[in-house]
Amino acid sequence: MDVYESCFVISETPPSEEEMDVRKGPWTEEEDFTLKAFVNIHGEGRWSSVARLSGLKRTGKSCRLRWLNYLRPQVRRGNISLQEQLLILQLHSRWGNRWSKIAQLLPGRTDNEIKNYWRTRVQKQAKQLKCDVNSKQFRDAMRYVWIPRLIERICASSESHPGQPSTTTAYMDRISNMNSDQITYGNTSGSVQVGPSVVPELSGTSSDSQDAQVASVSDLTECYNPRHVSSNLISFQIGSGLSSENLGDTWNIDGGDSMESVWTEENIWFLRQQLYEDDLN
DNA sequence: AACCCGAGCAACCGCCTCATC
DNA sequence: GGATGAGGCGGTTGCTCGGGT
Repeated sequence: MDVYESCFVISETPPSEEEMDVRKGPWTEEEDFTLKAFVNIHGEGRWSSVARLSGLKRTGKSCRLRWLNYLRPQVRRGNISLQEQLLILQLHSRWGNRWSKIAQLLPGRTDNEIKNYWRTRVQKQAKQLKCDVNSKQFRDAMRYVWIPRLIERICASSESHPGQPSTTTAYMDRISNMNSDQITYGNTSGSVQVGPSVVPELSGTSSDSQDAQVASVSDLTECYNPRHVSSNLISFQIGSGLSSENLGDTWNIDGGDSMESVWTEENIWFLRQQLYEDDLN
């Protein structure tokens, strides 16, 4: 018995995972309650011990996963906001499928959730564009169409709250600064920076600005609107072989509920630190 | 009403790394 | 230095649910 286990009063040696019939599949409310209560009392520790000592017929891994992805109080549930989508796209273009690393910069989001988002939403876009998600064509489409479009919508969203001091605006300022020294899009040889400076003109009365506040993330209903096409996009379309017709039909951007409060100075600073450290490595 | 299909998501699996013995 | 176990991570699977026919 190790130190962690010795903290508990145990009348007899608990069965190992092999000895008990291990449960699999969806967790019941009762199991959730048991695990939550156990972790709340004893804290996160040795998951294999948690599994044994809590009486749950689950593996340590299963307990850990359930706690981290679902029961943890910090877990945010619900739609992925525009800001989060933008960050996921940016960080994925930088780090690839490093889901846990990306998740560290999205407060309350789990690597599993981000991975699912990528697989269901982003890969769907690639499929609709009939290109591989790892292809240059798709990466370019992401950099020159999707990300600028997201930025546009985030800006539109913050402009629709003129009276409110928006942390989104602050975030976009920071991203703008970051673009100059940290985040670039494109090949290493000829990178293209994408930030508010290349965001297409906003149509103040556009329904977009309304949508951006409340749109649900679950559907990809809002089609790309050609009247917002930026010069970058035009040159991209000419160069990439993707027709505007093609893009106009398929390039959609989710809405999402607001998470502006997440973009605290602290988080933005942390993000910059992470990106800076990553550059050094 | 029944069936089919795809999207979304929770959970599992297998591999890797790291710590401990 | 090798063996072993635990934790972490990314890939994959399979279930549920809603929409379409």
